[in-house]
This record gives sequence, structure tokens and C-alpha cells, in this order.
Amino acid sequence: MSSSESVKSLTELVQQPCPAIETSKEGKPPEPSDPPASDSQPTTPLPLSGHSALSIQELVAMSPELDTYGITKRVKEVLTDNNLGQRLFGETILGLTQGSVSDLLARPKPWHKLSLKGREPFVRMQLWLNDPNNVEKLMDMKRMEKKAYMKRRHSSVSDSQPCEPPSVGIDYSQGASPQPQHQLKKPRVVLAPEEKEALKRAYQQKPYPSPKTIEELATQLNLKTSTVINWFHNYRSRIRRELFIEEIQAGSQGQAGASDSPSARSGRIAPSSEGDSCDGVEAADVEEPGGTTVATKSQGGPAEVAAAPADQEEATQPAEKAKAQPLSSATPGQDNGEDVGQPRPPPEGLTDTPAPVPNLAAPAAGEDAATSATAATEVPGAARAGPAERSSALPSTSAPANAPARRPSSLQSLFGLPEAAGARDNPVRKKKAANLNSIIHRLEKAASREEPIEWEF
DNA sequence: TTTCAGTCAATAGG
DNA sequence: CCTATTGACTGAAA
Repeated sequence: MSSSESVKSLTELVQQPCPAIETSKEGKPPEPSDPPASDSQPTTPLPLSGHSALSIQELVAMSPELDTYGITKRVKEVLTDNNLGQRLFGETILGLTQGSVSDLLARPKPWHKLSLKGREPFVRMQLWLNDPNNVEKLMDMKRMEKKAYMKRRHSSVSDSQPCEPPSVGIDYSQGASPQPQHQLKKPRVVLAPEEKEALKRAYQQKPYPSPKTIEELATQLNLKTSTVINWFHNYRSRIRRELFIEEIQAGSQGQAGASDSPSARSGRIAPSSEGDSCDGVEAADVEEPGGTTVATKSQGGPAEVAAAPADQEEATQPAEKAKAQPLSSATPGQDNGEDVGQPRPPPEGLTDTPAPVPNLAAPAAGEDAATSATAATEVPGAARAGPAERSSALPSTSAPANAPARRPSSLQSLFGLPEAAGARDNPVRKKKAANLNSIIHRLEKAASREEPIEWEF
């Protein structure tokens, strides 16, 4: 362990801040000659340009701290400037599929919130950006693909998909017309907007529904339980991610005015930095179709699902909800005009129902506010911290905002100064409200055990 | 077990 | 073609 020198050179490789400054040209040693004696890796699955002796993982491990936002921004620029698609880029440079690349470029998570694995793509991107021939290489790939494509077309005259079924052998579908072919492949569930709405509402009541609640939701919405579970998982993490980007952008916001960010470029002093900023605890209000600006009443009682401080599960089904098709019964117990369910087509395929759920449009009407009420009951003062302003009292480790604003003095980036001013208001509020709920949830959870937990909200 | 972080891959829009 | 969205899956923590 040691080898501080090699680290240094590697660091340069992955560094994003201005590369200039070096008296020696160096550029990039084809291979550093100093693999930090580490056990071998499962080998990179990617062709990865095929050089570099070091595995990315090693690079990632010693990578300095990259500005993910800045990196993605530059990558996007380069790609668009050269008409390179993210599919090509993803597959050849990152080893990821197009969708993943799109996601990554659009919503990079801040470096410190990334796992080792999650950092990998960013290191690769940085490496790629540093490569003087990056564009050229990709263009070559593009040409090659095209060539291959043309070739294929040419060779196969009027042949339709020569070798299509790559299946393992479980397939006897070769018939003739790929029409209503057997759907051996699951059709991919697509939730209807109404269903999503219902789920979101449920999420706001309870970001972490109990299995029982999930089961109920599934029944009421006529979805598979696993679908509901997955939905919650996905929704939670996607909400979380949006909060991250918000965090990032906040850091690079340069409000009109002269002062640019103080840029307190400091190191990571934190043993496990957790900068968080909760932002004012605003009451929540939710949007709704119609433009009814719901004021945030401190709820009246439509808390429903959650009742007992401890485990509210029991209050959930005093009645009987045998029948599916909850036209309006929704959650038993304290109904309050709440309705989680919505009429939907009969179970099991059968596309009959001509009318796609007529009502359900704006069922809610106000109870969303329950957002906070719900669980707050027990938690002492922990959760909400007064009004707003939370000038961190503790020496919160790590600066709340890193300053990715600066740009290297490269000719390229001279042109881009897209700076986007935020102009969002509504959706954000909602997200925050939901986020609060999850915070509460965690507090509750933690309340039952004693452990110095560190939270990041 | 459950949650989470990363991804994949189908698919909806352009 | 290309990109964005999103349900589902995988593997690793807890």
C-alpha cells in the first residue's frame, strides 16, 4: 500500500480541473507500470478500448472526486456537437445501454452519494474526455457499425430476420406471421396514469407501506403485488435522485449579481460526509388537475391509513373488503372520501371495457395535505425543525454545496454557458413533502432502536 | 427479510 | 434513426 507516486500520476489522469499547467507533456502513459499490487479483478467485461492496464475499479478507488455534473455536461456537449448518440457512447465507452446513459447524463448523482460501482461510469467519462482522440474513436466505431449494417443488408436479399430467435432453444414459434404471437415474453406492465396517480397518493400517505398496505393497494388497483412493490422502490429512489440534482444545481447557481460562488474548495473533511439541507419545512400542497391551489390545511383528520403512532396496521381493515372492485370503498377504516382505488378493467386480460375509467379524475381533493400529520404524532421534536432556516447548528461535515460551477479553461467550453436558472416551484414542493414523509418514517424506525444513525435527508 | 443502487430493456416521443 | 421514461431485475447491505 503506499505508492503515493503512482497515485499522483493516476490522479492526473482522472482529473478534471484544468489539465494545463504541466511542463512535461506526459499526456498519458500507455500504462503506468505500477499496478498497486492488488488482486485481480473479474476483468472488465468491456472491450474498453483495450489498453490501460489498470482496471477501472482501481482508478475509481483512487479517483479524486469528480464533478459529476460538470462531466456529464461536457459529455453531452461533445456528443451533440459531433452527432454521436448515447447508444454508441454508452455501449462502447461506458458499457451501458442507451437508457442508462440517458439517465446518467440527465441526472447525475453527486459524487459523494455514489457507490463505488456508481462512480465507475463517471470515471470512464472523465477518462474519455481526457482522451484527445475520443471523438475520433467514436466516429470510427460509428462508421464501422454502419458498414457492418450495410453489409448485412446487402447480403440478405429479401430475407427477413435470418436469425432472430436467439432463445436458448425453448421456442417453437416459427410459424409465419409474427402477429398475435404467443407472448412468451411478458408484455411489460404499463401503469395507467390513473394508477400512477393512485400510487403517488398512497406514497404521500406512506412512503414505506407495510406489506399489508401494499397488498391492499395491489388488490384495489388490480395490479400484481410485485408491481406495487417495485413501483414504490422505483419511486422512492427516483424521488431521492431528483432531490440530489436539486442539490447540485443549487450549488452552482449563480444568482445575478457579481459574486460568484465563494468556492470554498476544501477537502472532504468528513468521515462520512453528509451534507444535507432540508430546506424549509413547508407545508405541502399538491398540485391537482384543475388548478385548485390547495392551501395547506393542517389536515383535518383524513390521515386515514396511518393512525396509531406505533403500528397503524390494524386500523386498516375493520370492515370487509372482500370484493375487489373498490368503486369507492377504498380504504376501510377512516374513510374520508378518500379513494385509492379506481375502477379498472376486469382482472385478467380481456380488453372489453370500452370506457377507460371515467371518474377518478380528481378524487382526492385535498387530503393530500396529510402529508405531515400522519406520522408526526409520536416523534418528539425531532422531525420538523421549526420554520425554515436551518443554519446548520452542527459542524456539519462537508459543505452543503460543492461548487461545480467553475469550468476549465478549455477552448471548447468557452462557448457553452447555458446556465439554467431554475424556474420550478410546484413539483419541487411536492417532492419535498414526500421526502419529509420518508424522513419521518426513518425517524420512527430509528426511534425504536438505539443507534447513532446518520441521516441524510 | 427489506431497501437501495445500478441497470436493463421495452417503449413512447421526436 | 435518437433520446427519455420506467417496470423489473440483480446484487449487496442491513
